[in-house]
Amino acid sequence: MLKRTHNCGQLRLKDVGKKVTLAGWVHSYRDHGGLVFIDLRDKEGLTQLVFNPEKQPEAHKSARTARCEWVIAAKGVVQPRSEGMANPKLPTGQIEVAVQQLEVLNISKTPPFEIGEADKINEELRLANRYIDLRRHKMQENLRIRHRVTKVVRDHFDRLGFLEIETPMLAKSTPEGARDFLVPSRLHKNCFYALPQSPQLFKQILMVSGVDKYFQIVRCFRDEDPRADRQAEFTQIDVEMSFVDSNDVIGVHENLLAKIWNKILGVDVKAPMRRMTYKEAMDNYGTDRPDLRFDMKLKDISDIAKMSTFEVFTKAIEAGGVVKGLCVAGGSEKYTRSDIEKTLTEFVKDYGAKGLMWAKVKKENDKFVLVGGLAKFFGDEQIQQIAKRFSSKEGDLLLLIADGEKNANKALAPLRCKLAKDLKLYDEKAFEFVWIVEFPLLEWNEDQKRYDSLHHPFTSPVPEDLEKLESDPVNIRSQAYDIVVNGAEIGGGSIRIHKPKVQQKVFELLKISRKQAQQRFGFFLRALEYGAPPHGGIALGLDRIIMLLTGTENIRDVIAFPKTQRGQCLLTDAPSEVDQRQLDELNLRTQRHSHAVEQPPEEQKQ
RNA sequence: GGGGCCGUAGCUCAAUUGGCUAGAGCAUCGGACUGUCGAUCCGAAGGUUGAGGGUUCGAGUCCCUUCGGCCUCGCCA
Repeated sequence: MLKRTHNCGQLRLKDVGKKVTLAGWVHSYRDHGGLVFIDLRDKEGLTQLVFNPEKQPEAHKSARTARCEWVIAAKGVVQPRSEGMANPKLPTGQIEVAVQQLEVLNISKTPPFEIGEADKINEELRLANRYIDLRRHKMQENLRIRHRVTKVVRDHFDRLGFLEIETPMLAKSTPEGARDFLVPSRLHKNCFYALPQSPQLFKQILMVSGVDKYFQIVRCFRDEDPRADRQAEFTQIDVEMSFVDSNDVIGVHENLLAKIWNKILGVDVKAPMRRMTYKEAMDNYGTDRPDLRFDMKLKDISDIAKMSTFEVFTKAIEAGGVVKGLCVAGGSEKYTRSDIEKTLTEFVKDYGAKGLMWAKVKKENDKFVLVGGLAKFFGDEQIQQIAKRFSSKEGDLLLLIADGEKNANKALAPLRCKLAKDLKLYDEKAFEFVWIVEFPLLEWNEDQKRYDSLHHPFTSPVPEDLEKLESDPVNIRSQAYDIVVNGAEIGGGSIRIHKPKVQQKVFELLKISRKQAQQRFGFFLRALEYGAPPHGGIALGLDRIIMLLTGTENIRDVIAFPKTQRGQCLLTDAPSEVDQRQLDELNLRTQRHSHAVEQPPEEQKQ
């Protein structure tokens, strides 16, 4: 076998005259009857091979039979391309290899789709033929970026004295949070492991164990429906540190993120990064993951709207709700009445809004007037106030929702992002990082008549708020922090509770009884009793970070072997049924089998 | 569990109100061609229109069922 001396992205004019061997896949071929050209591809690039029938009849003859995706090795001499024949699109475009010897290492069936144009190819086909899809330059680039990021991560933490420690994949099921993937135990009949949703308790126990600084690039599993940016199986950069406060954790990670953005994209991200309280984010953007590439803040105009004659507004406010909305700069020309009442209203209805009120802003004799649906319900004074609240200008469009504050935010936040996207209000290449801090510790769950953790049950309250554990739980602030980029949450963490008594109190508020707490987290609570140091950490979503760096909105593009929206791997056909023998060993019986057993035999059929 | 979009040749797409033998480009196969790089030129082959049922003289097109993909609400401590 010919052994390669160079790769296909390497050769330049300075290599002219060298005798080289290249190996790779036939990317394309151009057969002139006389001369034959082959663009040879490997992971580093493309190099043109040229076959001359007079000089090397043997190699030329063989080259004419080669087809796309055949695997070949070619030995020859690097020569400059003659005047005007250079290809400026290729880094290797100024040279070519005049082939003397060609070895076909393997032939290929005609590929199910063409490598060059796979951008347009049906994703189902790409997933079923992933090995072909991954040959595409873009996908190779994504894999490479992912590798480089994990390398930066490991170097960063190594330099700071962190240890990368593996935690179990076969773990204990905890009914909180997302649905678990279960793994039946063979040795313990009727018992199950769960695949980890995150190594949360293990990493905290590592702190109790004196590890001090831990990190892990770790697979996590949550059995919930996937989305464009979410897969049941995903990767976290998981970190925990002892003897730290929020600022320590934030500092280590904003430096890491700045380093990643710098090394991968050459983009300088300022550290320290901007911070914003949860309340500020909710008030101004309606979400705890605001996209700060554009402004268009939400405004609450309940105080003005309650003076209006519009019952939808006044009643909503009487019921404890708000009238909140946004002002679309120049929106009155961009959106027609039908756009607003159909497209935009439909849009917010998807998010549970009952309706969308609107008015176009005009100016007459130096005074603002409203045009459209809402105009008649407001007095002149109120209109001036509204315009002032939104800093409106002539030609703007006001969009308002009247509802409970939570519901209004739920619809307005995505509406704000949609409008900005439609109107191209931001630079697609910009990155706006922000830490969201001072989350509430708890959230009242009306259905269950109890509090829910906003982050997770091990999050520490801020020390000053500890006394509110009894008196005013809903106003306890937590020491949690999320890192948000362009409206995407790429990580979150907290300082943890390290005192068993505090932990017990929080469990009570969550209506987790002592007995339940013992059953689920007993091992962990016991660990806290043996000198747990103050500690905290974070988990960054690796997949989402790579999505931002590669500019894709599709998480499957940054995972080598992803699953579909129904959790299938189209390449391997997982999940699949298993042999009865395997089930027997696990002491399992599927419902279908049990139904089959219960069904009376034969006589039913006919 | 709900809503939306989609499925026609190997691939990307077309096919007027339901109306001729379902077309085109690329790929494939055969031929021509010594400087191409989306090579070019000539020719050929290639279809259970995702599957099943229905309406109709006639269905890629309309209706029902079903399978699959994507987006999304719920869900994701």
